[in-house]
Amino acid sequence: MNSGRFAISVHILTLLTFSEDEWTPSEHLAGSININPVLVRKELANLRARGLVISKEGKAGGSKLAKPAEQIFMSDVYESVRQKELLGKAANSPNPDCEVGQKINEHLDFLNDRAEQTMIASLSSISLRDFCDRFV
Amino acid sequence: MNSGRFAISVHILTLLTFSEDEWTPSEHLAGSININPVLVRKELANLRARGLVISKEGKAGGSKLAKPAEQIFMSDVYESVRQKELLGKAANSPNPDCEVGQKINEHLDFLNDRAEQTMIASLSSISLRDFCDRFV
DNA sequence: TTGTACTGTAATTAATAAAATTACAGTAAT
DNA sequence: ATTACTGTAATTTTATTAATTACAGTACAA
Repeated sequence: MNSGRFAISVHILTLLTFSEDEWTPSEHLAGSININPVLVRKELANLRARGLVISKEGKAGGSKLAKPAEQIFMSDVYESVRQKELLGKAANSPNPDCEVGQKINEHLDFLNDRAEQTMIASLSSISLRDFCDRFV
Repeated sequence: MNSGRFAISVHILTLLTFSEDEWTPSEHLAGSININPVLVRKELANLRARGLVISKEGKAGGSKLAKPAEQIFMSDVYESVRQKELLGKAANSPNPDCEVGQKINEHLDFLNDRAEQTMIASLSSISLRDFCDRFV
């Protein structure tokens, strides 16, 4: 599904919360997460597109939160990372000669949407601040 | 995450619902789903372990639902397929010299558990019968 | 105005995971 | 005994993900 990208994004945002007001370079973030800085920069690009972080280029550049941690929710992170169906989709298209095969994907999408909506609702009740408060 | 296994299992169960009382061979299921029969048999093994289907070996063998479709819920299917964290986990272990890195996984587990619980609750309100009724 | 420390992104390669295939032993009906 | 299945292990192929390399662009600061 979205493999480890959600974890990476939350990790990034957590680090940025703890160094509020500073421009944190991606190299530093990558060091704590223990992944390649290019991957961090890709996730930062997503988070930026969602308005969750801002970045500054050039020397002494880096990233910081675009708004207070109270106003960022885990559902925002999920949505910045979302790509594939939550419950997964069949790799092959089902046999169109089969009555069930014809329609199954449409009905699976319904399940997916429903499951995802509930999950997003549950994540939307946890702010980045709430999450970071768990560290103390 | 669980890739396409949820979709495959739901597809299997749907086909078995529509051919209730017959022993359906895995070859037939694989044909409609358009995947390899060995994969179907692996999923059947999971569904069997969860008590959702029963199988019969030998000639004229195959599989059928272990109980009425009214008593099988999408949450059961999810649980039979569940393996990895819903939201995914970092591939590498975070830097233990970093205060955030040390504890992040524990806190991510909390998010995962919470999200997964809500999602399971939502899937538990849809029975296999409900799902199959959508085909008519 | 040049060096340095960053970002941003494309392209490639390496590692990992998933799916398909092959193979074959076991079972039950006929 | 033959046929039509299940069950599962082992291997190969394919797809996905992560890491690496490479380099152009930007901003600060000496």
